[in-house]
Amino acid sequence: MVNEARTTATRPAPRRPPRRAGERGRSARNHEDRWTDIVERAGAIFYRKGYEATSLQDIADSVGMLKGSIYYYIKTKEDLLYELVSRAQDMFEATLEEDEETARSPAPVRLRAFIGRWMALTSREREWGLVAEREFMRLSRRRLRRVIERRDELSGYVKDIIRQGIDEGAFDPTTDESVGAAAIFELMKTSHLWHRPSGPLSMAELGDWYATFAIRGLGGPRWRDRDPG
Amino acid sequence: MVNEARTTATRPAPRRPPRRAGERGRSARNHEDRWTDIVERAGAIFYRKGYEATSLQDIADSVGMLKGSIYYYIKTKEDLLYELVSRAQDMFEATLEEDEETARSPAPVRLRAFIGRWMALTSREREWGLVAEREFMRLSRRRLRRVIERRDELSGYVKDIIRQGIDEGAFDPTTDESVGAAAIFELMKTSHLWHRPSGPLSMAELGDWYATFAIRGLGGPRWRDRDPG
Amino acid sequence: MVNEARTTATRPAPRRPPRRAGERGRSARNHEDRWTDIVERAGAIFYRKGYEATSLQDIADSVGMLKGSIYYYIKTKEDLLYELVSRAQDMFEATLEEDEETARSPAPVRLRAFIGRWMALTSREREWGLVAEREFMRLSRRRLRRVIERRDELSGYVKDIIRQGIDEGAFDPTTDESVGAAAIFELMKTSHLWHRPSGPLSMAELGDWYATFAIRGLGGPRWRDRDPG
Amino acid sequence: MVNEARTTATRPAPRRPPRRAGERGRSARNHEDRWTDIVERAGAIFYRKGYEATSLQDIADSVGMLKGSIYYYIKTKEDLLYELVSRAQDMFEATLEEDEETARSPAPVRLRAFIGRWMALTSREREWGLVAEREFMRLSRRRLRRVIERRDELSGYVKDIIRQGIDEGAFDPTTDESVGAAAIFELMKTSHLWHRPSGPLSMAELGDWYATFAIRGLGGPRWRDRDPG
DNA sequence: AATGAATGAGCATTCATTCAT
DNA sequence: GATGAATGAATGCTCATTCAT
Repeated sequence: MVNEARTTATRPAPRRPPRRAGERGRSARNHEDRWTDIVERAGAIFYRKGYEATSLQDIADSVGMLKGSIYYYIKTKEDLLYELVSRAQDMFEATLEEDEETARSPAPVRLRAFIGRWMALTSREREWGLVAEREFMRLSRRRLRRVIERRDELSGYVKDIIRQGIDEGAFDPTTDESVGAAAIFELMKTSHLWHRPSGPLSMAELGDWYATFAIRGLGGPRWRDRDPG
Repeated sequence: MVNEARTTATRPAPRRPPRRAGERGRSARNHEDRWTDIVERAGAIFYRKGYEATSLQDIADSVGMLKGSIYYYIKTKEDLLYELVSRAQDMFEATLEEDEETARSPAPVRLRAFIGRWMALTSREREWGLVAEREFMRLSRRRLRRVIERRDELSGYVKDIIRQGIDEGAFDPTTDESVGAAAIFELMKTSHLWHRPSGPLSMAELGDWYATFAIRGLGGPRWRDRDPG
Repeated sequence: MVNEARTTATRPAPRRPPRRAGERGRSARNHEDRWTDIVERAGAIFYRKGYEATSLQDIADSVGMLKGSIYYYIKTKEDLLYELVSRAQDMFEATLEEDEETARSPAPVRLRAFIGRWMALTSREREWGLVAEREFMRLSRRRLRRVIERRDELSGYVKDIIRQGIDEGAFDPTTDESVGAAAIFELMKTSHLWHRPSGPLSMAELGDWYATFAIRGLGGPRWRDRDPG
Repeated sequence: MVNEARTTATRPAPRRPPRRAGERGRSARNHEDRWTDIVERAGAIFYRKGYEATSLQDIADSVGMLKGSIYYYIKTKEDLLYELVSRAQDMFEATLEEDEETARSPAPVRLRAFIGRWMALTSREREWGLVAEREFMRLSRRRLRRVIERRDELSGYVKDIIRQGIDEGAFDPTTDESVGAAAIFELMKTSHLWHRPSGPLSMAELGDWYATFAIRGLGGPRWRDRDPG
């Protein structure tokens, strides 16, 4: 497992209430729920219109709140984006967790399993991922740095698998793992932009196809036999 | 070549001065040049800051003009995006042109050649492509439709190659050409976001790697031999 | 003493809980203390940032309370300013009280003594005075009237001394008492804005200098060649 | 003379027009006039309501412009305050200029002349001075520094006169020039707050009284005769 | 062709105030 | 007494767009 408790971005706790432990009953939940509601609705609108083109009015309308009221939960609009990106990253990181058997398997198996887990994320979750991907550069320096670190962790996981595959003789040893990992993420990240559930392939099938494509593409299982030109 | 008449978007002809006959020549060139300058600079800024986050002031500053003056060349800000997207598509379409020998080659060869031609586009041109990709939804319905048509043409070209490959027995016959084409475009489109000329691979080498990856991934040339992963 | 009944502004009694008889004592003290704390902290911030630029959030933060909770003590933000101004005026009025011997002394002596008492007010108290001076115009008509009345009383005291001095032949008889009084207050009011305890003069010394300056300036003790008291 | 060409704050020239010399006919004048109009009206409102309490809407209404239009002339609201303060300082500095005869005169004469010149500033100009005095702390660090430098120059001029007076034996040698200068400025700065043209003294007469008060107060002309209390 | 000035709608953000608990 | 959540009006500021010159 890669990341355990870095959970969602430090939710901008409503200004200073020194809440004593045990006291967090009903209203704490309410607060949390409201906050989550706001973030999710913001995410949906960011996905549709883009971060810059989305106004706090849009979000407030969607939540059923007044524009100004949202500032009880945030300090700036950017907070919404950051929270969203963080939540997306939390979920992506959850896909890094593999059961013991898989962890002991050869690289192609692990890769296929990983792609499967990723593609199993709900469409909503993958929307957030796309927002994160498209807009994360709008974040402030400090936050940007943190976000990039976590992205690196993610791609690090795939790089590790590729390296393992090379060591096992399953993948083309001339492969640059960074490039390979980038390629695999590109495949997965945008698919739901054009994927239609009514189309010929389900998400799971698509994931399977990606896995096959990537595993073959990396030269496995038998890149050695012949020249692939 | 694929598309000639549809070239660059109907540039909104400068509005006020009803040009008298014979007056062309020099100043027409100037106009055209200025317009191209504006579009290219807009493109560079859109790439950096995003379409919505870019103000006409930014662009005017970059061109060395006053904000209001730009309206001699456009009717709305969207015109700039449309022009940019159109020019990007013109260039992408240029990559569809293959010499006669290649045209007669087997699918893997044609695919590799195509990827090579695409990756040979300058970094600046690929920047525009990314802007187009990220922002084209901001266009008006009518224009959006036209842009999407052209995108489909592009992916149609790759689908054709994949179909040919399947027919020739070079690619896995279970491949869905749409998915395959989408995968290939995804690979190519974002690479310059992380590619560093100072890194281990040149763009050409990266293109070559992509070609190998995609050709292998599609099951060719030897998908038949054995079971993949 | 000059004013007793008019003391601190009619503090807007806490609104909701209709206090039951007998319940006073402890909690009444607490209330009063809290209220004083709030006013003093508000004063400190008003001094630093100005009345308009200070938010109730600032004050609440400083008191360690939630913004909304302050409304248990006030009805509007203006209440804070009024209370502060009133307290400042209470303290200034306290400087009008002279012991019997001084009261029987010639004008220059009384004036020097008064300036001495004023300058002996703590720096914090003089801060409030400055806030009062700078911001009292923000008060509502009714309150403004009351505040101005009390100011007039203060300057009335100094005018009386000047008049006495003229009658005694100690001050220049062409002096307009209003102008003279205004001049003396101007001197005293702003001094702590630039006065540094680490500087060459203590507040007491500065007060002494002011007294000499004013007494001489008013033509005494020797505008006619005589010794000043 | 003290300061020759540091004139009004660098007027935020409307964005980038690279105006060629000689070209500044009609519209340059218009621009300048408009800008001056805005600044003066802003000043009048700042005087009445205070800087923080004044909204750009207030100013725009007074000028007869839309709120947003004012931003053609400024970048932030603070620009208005800075310009105003700078113009006030320009005018104050103009009072430092004395004719040759006065320059050669003894300190009391020079001081009286200076106070006279200062008090001769129009009421409007002295309003600005008060705004400057009350609000200059709201300026940004950089600007604040510049403003304070210029204030120091001003008080430096009076300090010099006091020092001269001490050397000439006209003023009490125990006087701290800083304190003396501060006292004199305090006197002059606030007088128009309570001065009524309909009252017993004209501004010129008031100035004369101040001069007498200050000169006597500083121990001149004959502080030496005897001990001043 | 380009400028300079203005417009007006919209935006993120702040803040005094309210009120049910 | 105090909290936590919300309100709604206002604020400073931005920006695409217009237009007379």
